Amino acid sequence: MNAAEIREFRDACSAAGIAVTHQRQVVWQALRSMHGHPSPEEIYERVRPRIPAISLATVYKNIHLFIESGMFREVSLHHGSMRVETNPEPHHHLVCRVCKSIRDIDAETLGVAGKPRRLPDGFLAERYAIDILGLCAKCQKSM
Amino acid sequence: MNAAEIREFRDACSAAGIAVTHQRQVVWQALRSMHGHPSPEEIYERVRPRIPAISLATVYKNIHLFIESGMFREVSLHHGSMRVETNPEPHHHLVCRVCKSIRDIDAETLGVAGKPRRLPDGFLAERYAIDILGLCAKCQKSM
DNA sequence: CTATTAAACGATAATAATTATCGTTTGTCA
DNA sequence: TGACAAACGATAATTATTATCGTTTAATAG
Repeated sequence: MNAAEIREFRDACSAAGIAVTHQRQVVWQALRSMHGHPSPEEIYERVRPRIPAISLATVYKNIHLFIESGMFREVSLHHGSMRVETNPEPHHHLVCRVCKSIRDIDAETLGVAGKPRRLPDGFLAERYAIDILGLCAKCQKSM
Repeated sequence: MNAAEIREFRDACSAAGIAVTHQRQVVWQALRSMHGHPSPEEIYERVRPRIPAISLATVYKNIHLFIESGMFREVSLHHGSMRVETNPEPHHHLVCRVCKSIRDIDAETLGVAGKPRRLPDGFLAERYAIDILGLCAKCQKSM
């Protein structure tokens, strides 16, 4: 890791109000060097060669801190447990990042239908699922 | 449940090639009567007053069958485990419904940016997360 | 209408992912 | 440099889900 990256990491930690530790830095760097959408286990395996004694729990704790402080994002805000869609109408979701509530918004109201011009790698699109991430009215008030 | 609903359920079962059982019918009806995005536990609690001896495993099995056969949908196709986004560029996802792979597609290429005109209930939108659901090239070939 | 058979069921064990606990170690800041 | 909160590692606990297996039931051929 070069000096600029170290500085960036330290700045991000102080902005987030968290300590600069060796483990945290190595997890952060691992994420920086990875592509795609790694799971905590995969990140753990990536970090272990550098810190063989690190605990998986530490990896989880740091990932959560990174996400809370906006240094990284989660792929899905609602991956905790299976949910079944009961609304048969075409619609999308308003997802509150604080209380995790999900409200339906019908596709018409949203007005962002437009089909993509073309999809790379021969991907065959069947439908869109749009999550609008933000704050619900209640969580805006309590801030 | 009225006659038309029963007929619809039986037709859906025969189209899916699954048996019409009492438990299955009650789970289906429960889903029909619920709003929002219930979890398997919530569906189970809804069904229990009608079939006190039903097993949670039966509820899970039937939900899966309903989803496989297209009678209902899941809210999120990738809720299995946490994934961290490593791509810092604005982008969306091509999600294959068969192999569950996730490919990034940058927002520009997709070309469906358009902000919504207005959001109901005072929801404050911060960003969009768009999943394009369909079949990747590999899974198209193997069908 | 009944016998056959595969599918479905209920109970529950097993697994996977994640979180909590707790004693020890380490940054941070006065 | 010392005090103290934060972070760490080990691991127990929890939660969500899936697998197993013996029993029951629906589908259907006769």
